[in-house]
Amino acid sequence: MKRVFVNKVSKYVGEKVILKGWVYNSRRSGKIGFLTFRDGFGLLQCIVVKNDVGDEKFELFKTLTQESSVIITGEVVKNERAPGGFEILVSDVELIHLSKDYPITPKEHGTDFLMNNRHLWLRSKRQHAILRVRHQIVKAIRDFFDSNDFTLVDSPIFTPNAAEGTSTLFGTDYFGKTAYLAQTGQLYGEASAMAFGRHYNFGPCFRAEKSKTRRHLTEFWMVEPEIAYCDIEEDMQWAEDLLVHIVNEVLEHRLEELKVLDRDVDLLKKTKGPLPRISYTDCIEILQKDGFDIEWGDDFGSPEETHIAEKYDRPVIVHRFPSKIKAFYMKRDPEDEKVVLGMDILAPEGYGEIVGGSERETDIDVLIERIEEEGLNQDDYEWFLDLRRFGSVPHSGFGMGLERVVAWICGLSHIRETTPFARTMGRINP
RNA sequence: UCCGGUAUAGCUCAGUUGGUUAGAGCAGCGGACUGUUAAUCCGCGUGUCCGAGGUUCGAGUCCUCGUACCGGAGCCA
Repeated sequence: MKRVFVNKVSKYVGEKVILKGWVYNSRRSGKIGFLTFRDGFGLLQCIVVKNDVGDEKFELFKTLTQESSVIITGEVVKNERAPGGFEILVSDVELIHLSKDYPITPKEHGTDFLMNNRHLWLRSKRQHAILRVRHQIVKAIRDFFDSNDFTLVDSPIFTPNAAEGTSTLFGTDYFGKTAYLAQTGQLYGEASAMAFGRHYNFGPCFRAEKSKTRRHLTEFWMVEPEIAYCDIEEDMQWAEDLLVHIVNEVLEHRLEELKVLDRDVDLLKKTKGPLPRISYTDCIEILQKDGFDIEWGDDFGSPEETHIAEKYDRPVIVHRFPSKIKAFYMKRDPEDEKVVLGMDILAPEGYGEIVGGSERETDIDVLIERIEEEGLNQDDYEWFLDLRRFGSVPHSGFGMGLERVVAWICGLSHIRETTPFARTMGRINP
């Protein structure tokens, strides 16, 4: 007899198989029982008939509780009445472990309670679907860069200095010195791009911002490509191609999961290139015309960002921001010194900024000046300045926040469900 | 950090103008039922009313402080 996984049972119709997993739910109607079985690959209805399994096994079945672990033996049959179209006619049930008082019942729960039980919540259908979409997105990202000859070069997590100011960094004791957890791999990415031409890094980032919103985590994953001999226009194109590829891959492989999440797939299907591009200056005009109290030079707040994004049915690229509101390493536009060659991509439906990128400043004097302006210590950036001393070339890159992309694609109301164990301002457990 | 809200059974919540004995559904346990989809039906139990102080003859209810959580803002991916 063969041990099979739930997602493959359709290949074994008429055969007797073994399934190893857990009880998702069980119901009884006299001498026939319905056990919804889960093995991590999917859910499957198992039929336990008293006359088939015998009195002893039927009594055992009656004692099974939610999330007890079981090994089921039975015949795979096709049946329209079963969710998914297939079910198991059980001939034997073996109890591995009896679960007592599983806290998450098949009824409503509050988010705080569920987050306290996150280690168990992961087993539920909805969380399972979200994390499978996340997995698909990660795979799509890696495949995209791999097929375009990018080399994965990891950036360090312990860093001695800040990339963009120190207020948002977590400090740790590093043998008597202060080390910070990386908030971005950006600066190291530039070194890698000069070594490998096309590079990306993909790992966790840490921000100590006291942000308590549905869009913020203190620990999140960011993918950051950096490309040598690349200007801002090409940079936008790379970001667009990556986004479109991610959406296509999820639509191709995870429709079932999107259905579980009740996601409006038609909205996602609109994410096709070319994505609209609009300058910061044009955004300000639109915002002023629509009654927002905003002046050229101000950064967008959340309402402004949402207003711009709502003008489009797909992600929109906003470019050329005032240099004052952007990071020191962004290159100034030679055609207009007041703005930098930076870009953000705003997701539709109010999901906010999912990508931020730029062409990088190559002029070492401008960089030194900007480092001073930001109040940063030049000594910490000498290695970074070396990249402008030895074979400096025009280069660009961007960062894409994985969790925000997952939230948008899944249509979630809060980012905390996009990651297995969310770290937010108020939570570090479980 | 600022603004607003909430805190009552294992879970989700109700609880009137302050009134004497604290309520429901679900989960759990027992029973009925051979096609259930969060099954249904019958029976059974459960409380530091978030904490401390105050007002009052009397506080789950009103006041003060604290704590936790939720929503929003700022900041950002």
